Amino acid sequence: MALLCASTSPTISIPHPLLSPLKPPATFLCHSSSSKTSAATASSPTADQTPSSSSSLSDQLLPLSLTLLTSQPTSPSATVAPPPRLPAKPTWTNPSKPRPTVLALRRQSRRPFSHNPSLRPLTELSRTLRLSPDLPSALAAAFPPGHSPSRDDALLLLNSLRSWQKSLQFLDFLRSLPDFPLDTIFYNVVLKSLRAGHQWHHVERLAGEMIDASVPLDNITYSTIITAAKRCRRFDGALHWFERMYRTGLMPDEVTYSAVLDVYARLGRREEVVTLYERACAGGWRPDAVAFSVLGKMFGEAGDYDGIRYVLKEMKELGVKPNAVVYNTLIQATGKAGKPGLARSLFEEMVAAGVSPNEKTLTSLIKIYGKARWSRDALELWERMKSKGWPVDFILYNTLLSMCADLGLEDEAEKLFEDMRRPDRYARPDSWSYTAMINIYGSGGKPDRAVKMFEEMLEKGVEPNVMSCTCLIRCLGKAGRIGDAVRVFETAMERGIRPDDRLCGCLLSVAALCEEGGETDMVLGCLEKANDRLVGLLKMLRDEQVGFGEIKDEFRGIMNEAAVEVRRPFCNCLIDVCRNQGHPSRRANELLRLGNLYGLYPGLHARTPEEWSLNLRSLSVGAAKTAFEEWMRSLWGSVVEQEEEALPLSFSVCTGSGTHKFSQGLATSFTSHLSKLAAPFRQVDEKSGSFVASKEDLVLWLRSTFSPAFVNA
DNA sequence: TTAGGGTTAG
Repeated sequence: MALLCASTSPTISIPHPLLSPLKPPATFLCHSSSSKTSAATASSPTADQTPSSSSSLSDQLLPLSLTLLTSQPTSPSATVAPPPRLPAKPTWTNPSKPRPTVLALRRQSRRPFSHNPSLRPLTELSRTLRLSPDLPSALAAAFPPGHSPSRDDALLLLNSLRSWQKSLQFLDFLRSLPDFPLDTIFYNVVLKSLRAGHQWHHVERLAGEMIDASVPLDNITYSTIITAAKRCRRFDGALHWFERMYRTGLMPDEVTYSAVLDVYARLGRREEVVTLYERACAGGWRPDAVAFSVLGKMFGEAGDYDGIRYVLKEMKELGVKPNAVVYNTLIQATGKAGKPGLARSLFEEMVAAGVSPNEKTLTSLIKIYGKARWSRDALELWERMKSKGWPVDFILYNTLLSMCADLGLEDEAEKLFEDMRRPDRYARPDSWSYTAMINIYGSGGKPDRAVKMFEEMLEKGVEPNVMSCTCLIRCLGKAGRIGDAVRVFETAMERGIRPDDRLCGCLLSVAALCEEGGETDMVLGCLEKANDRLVGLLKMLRDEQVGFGEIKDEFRGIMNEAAVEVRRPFCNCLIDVCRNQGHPSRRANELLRLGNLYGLYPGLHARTPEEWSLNLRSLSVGAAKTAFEEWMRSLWGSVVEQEEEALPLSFSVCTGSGTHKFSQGLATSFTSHLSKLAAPFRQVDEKSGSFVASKEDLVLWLRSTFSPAFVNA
């Protein structure tokens, strides 16, 4: 995304109607140029239509956002969660002038579909053409010289081809006919077909041909091009064509406009979206459900709760009734913004308004309830779905199963899974369903059941994926069945499953659990096939002679290659392996230092005047012990250096209670570690996973535990 | 489906 953003912010120099108007209504910013604008033509913009300075679209829109759209100037370059300029309604400063607009208020009209009396033979021909392996020959046979198809017949046939290659061939055929009226509509149909085939290169080429042949591009052309670019993730291309539209003097209508709002939203350019939205509203546009869906999704992705409330308020004020898509988008958005309560009340509002929830609504809600650990709400919703006969599909079933896996709801998961296995169900268990079941048994310490699930999956011909193998390997590793875990890995390799970073992290964690010697070597043998660099780093860590600088370089290289979400688990597991496999004792500390250096453990330490605390919630057991030891060592340093006065009266450690029913519980391991050390931390009664010690007790303990020289060790 | 925009899973 970062790359995309960089490549889509080129300096754009366009005569944007907001700034250098091509049309009379947009004269408010360029008072002196109003007499020249009428001379502007669509195809040859003159020099004085170009903005005086080269700047990006966002820069060009900034003056507008400052003067018209908000009372609070915001930085145009803000890229991190800019607050939406919410209730600031556009104020029109000069009501005597017509409101400038950024979009045509009337949607482009379409020609009514003409009914063809000879539809039947045409239907047969369209089928023949659709199935023909050689379309040019089939067309030559169907339309010999002198028997060209009528315009409407050609359009109908073109529409029915369902293949972008054939659409292009059909277009070539029409071009070869003498005097065939090849107008914008034909190109639009082919563009749509290319879009379905994700053929961005051909889309741009064909649009270029339209320009060369002087076939006018209309709103439908532009919106098809822009959505094709989106589908191919060429957001730069989408913006390029949108800007070209203005350059040639064509005003977007609401369809093109909301397509572009979505482009800006997907680029995370929320400032532009809000500006463009408010700008169009000021010009008299009444946004519809699609526009609100785009805005709602964008605010949800940004976790912006105020933004979501703004969308709801705008819809209410403008009297736009949300449809199912808008509700779905907003429910999902509120979930992403961490507001499960609002998601639930939106859902109730939806049902009360008579809008039927569909599979997507229910999938989003179940996911939200699961994440919020609202098992009661989730199960009640499931009962309600069944009693109301709301639509269910396999994605919803799998989401329910995953929720059960996350919340440890084994019985409920088994019922759901049995339901899916019923022969009359179209929602048959797939690899996701089996993975969820393996996960449930794995977390519940039932490796035999998990293995049975895996075997059943293979028997039923359901191809395992990397996630199902990872879950089973983790489960077997935890149960100490290393040989079985290795066999599952080998099965995965034989079936052509490509190991990903999560599987590597899983193997690392299994390696940490192994007994030194043969078992570890077996697991590392697997890991070497998946990520030999990690195994290389482990060898370096084991070697006394390797210096910290070398470790640091290799660590950084590996983390840069790894997906962001696995970097901390990698570091945790590496520390565990070092502690459990007899590596030089300083290695765990070096790794923790590197993890801190590269920001893998944000918020590990916190200080208030009254209390210093250590937050171990995202650490593995080994990493937590290492972090605790380092902390104690640094506190001992303060004592030795006679800086005791600077210490607070209280110290706390937080491991988290592990809300997961089956979680191994860092709290448990850490409690026994503390008692082994005879450290004076005591569990706080009302808060499990929270430990405190007084300064007095801690200093006493430090003095009895460490020698004065230890701090320099 | 019938020339154009927005919504579901580790």
